[in-house]
Amino acid sequence: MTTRKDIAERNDRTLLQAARDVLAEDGAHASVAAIAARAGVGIGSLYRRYKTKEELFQRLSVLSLDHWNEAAEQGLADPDPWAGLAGFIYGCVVFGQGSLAPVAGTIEVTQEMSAKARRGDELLDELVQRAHQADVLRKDVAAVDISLLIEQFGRSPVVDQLRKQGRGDLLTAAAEARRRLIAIALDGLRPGHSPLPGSPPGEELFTGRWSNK
Amino acid sequence: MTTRKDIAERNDRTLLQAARDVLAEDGAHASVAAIAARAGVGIGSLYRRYKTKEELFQRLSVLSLDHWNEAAEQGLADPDPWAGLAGFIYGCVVFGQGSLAPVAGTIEVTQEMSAKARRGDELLDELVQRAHQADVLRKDVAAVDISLLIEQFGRSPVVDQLRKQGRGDLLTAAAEARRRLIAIALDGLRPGHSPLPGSPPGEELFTGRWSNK
DNA sequence: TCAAGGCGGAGCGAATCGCTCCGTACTCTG
DNA sequence: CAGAGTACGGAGCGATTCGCTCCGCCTTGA
Repeated sequence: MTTRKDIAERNDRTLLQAARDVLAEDGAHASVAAIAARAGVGIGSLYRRYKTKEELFQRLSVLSLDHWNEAAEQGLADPDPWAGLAGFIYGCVVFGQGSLAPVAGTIEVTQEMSAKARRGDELLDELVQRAHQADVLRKDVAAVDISLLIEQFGRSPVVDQLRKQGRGDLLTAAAEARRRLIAIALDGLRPGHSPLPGSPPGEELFTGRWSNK
Repeated sequence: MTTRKDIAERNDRTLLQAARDVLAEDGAHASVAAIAARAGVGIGSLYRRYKTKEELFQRLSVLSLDHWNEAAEQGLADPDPWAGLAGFIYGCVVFGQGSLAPVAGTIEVTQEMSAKARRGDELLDELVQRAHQADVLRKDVAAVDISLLIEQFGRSPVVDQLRKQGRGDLLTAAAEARRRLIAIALDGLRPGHSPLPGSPPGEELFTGRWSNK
């Protein structure tokens, strides 16, 4: 009922959303001023809610972990093992789960965060194990592969860059292509494929100029 | 024969290699000092070879485009359309083609660069068209999808972050998992898959909290 | 032994960072 | 309607880091 409270809550949401977006575009270099500007609020308002930049990022991190766990539980609730796993992966990816990678290591990990991360690992293990037992997931794909896939697809350098440059015309096309890519990767997780026929070629290809160790 | 020249050339190579690595880890925030330190040379030596930071990045960009085109030509030379395309993709990915995305838009694009990029697009089109005609590539995958895939896999936030933190123990495991992921994605490009059975779920999943437009 | 020049890094001005503080304007109550 | 209370935006602080220059050192070749 109190209009004040509502506005405050909405501002808090747009703030976190802006933080995630700017983080995706600018990486670890993301500045507080840029986040506030993106959210359309003054710097002072940001600092009234979060004492420091680190506190904002920690809150964002907790939110991300919460989303992971909720998505995993929602996936486990699905009677279809594959639909559950795919839904979890897709949900994490479109959430932008990989956006926080650049700040990993720059913020202090609270015990709340590590506890939630541990629970997230357990849930993912369960999802993977269930999919394996139902034979709807390649046997040579482990939980760590799913984690990496989510992290890898959790942000798109091209899309982020286009958004940063304000190229709205190319953006929708790129976002659509990205969605296709995710679908392809998800499809590649299913069993029944021949064991990687002819691909990939060895790493020694084209690496004469760079050392890729 | 002249030892001086040899050392200079080798230093130039390590410099570009270091620039690419630091760029992958630090993004657009990568500093000249960090690049020089990574290469094991002084800042003065870097600035003797490249007048400005932009010139270094432009050189790196040209090198990246050259690699793309060489890999594409090498792929076209392969009589097997699929092996040629897969080899091209894999070569570009392990090269770290996506590392330059953060600086795209921050450096001036020379006509040399745009010409090479244009030629690269043509070569990729040819590779894709050949694969389509031989029916070794999903019909619903276009050239732009391949581009995006290379950009998406061209750098791994997790691997880069681990390298930055010096976690050598986890690094090899993550790099190996990444390689598996690439193989899965390549496999997903092949035809004969059922048209994305049951996956992915709609984007409206889990997006109640964030607007993902 | 000595001239020459590639080398590393201290240090410059400028820009940007995270963060504080205060004048302004809006909201709610009596 | 008046006035107290409060949330807001943004100028500006010191500190840090940036790209880049300049100079003394030290290896190199004759």
